[in-house]
Amino acid sequence: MRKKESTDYANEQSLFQLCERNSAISMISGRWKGQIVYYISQGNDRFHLLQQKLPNISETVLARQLKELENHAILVKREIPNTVPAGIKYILTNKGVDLVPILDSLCSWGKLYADGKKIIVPAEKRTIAIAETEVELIP
Amino acid sequence: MRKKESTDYANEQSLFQLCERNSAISMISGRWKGQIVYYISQGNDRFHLLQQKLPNISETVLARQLKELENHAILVKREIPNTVPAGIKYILTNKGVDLVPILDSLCSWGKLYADGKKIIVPAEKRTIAIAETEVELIP
DNA sequence: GCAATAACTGACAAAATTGTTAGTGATCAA
DNA sequence: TTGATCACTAACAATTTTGTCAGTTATTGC
Repeated sequence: MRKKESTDYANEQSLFQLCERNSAISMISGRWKGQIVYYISQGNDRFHLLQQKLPNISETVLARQLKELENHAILVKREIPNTVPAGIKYILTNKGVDLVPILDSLCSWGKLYADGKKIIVPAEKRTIAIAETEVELIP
Repeated sequence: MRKKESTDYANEQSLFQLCERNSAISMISGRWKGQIVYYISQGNDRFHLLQQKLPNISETVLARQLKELENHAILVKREIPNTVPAGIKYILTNKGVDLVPILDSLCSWGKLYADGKKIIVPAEKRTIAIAETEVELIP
């Protein structure tokens, strides 16, 4: 559990207060969270389906990540009626659904540069007298 | 330093391989990273300016976060000529610049729900015989 | 009666991240 | 010559995250 007297905790809280960017990042910063949200959005909405998709995750860890996503209201658990043993479905809330395209854009961003897009340092802004370049040079 | 034989490391690598979403998330998952990228994008491009903006960060930690962002090619360091003691500027690369609007959208997403947007569970998709509802009931 | 299934929880260990302390070098200003 | 500034680094401690192991509940099928 979190130590509320630690410097780390205080720093985290002050960043959360400063801007929602920081709490948003922390909500998606678990080892498996982005992938879990993605898989649920694709219809893999059962515990055992997620385990199949993520063969290296342990039950304990999967349960923990799901619980954290639930605490952040990104998903909810629903019992499936008339199933035995009682089945549970994980459903993205509107908040979770809204997150999916943002994760997608993070994905494309990462992919673009992983696939070899050149890293450059954008030219520094200068005040250039554009007018001069626009003079037509008619011979 | 990272232990290359740990389960955690192996899991991380397999997620990175599965989808760039996961490496992208890990690139922005430091305690201060999102805020640092934002401040640099706003022109706070010097070490001491970042320290002013983030009064609770220690020099060591700031240097470490900057180094990690540099390792991920989100920013580069540049010496400022003719400064004494030698000044260093932090400049976002094109990769870093492209990240900024994604961080902004994470920010708006967080803010929307922090500001009280209701959390709902979207209605489940059903196959509904729409035709029936479209019958006009003329008395 | 025994195993299997689904979906967990608690306690603990391993590893990773974050924070702290002390020190670096070069130069200028008092 | 002492102190200040800038931008760090190494070594270590505190805290947090991740992973492991064992156990739980309730029901069905063999």
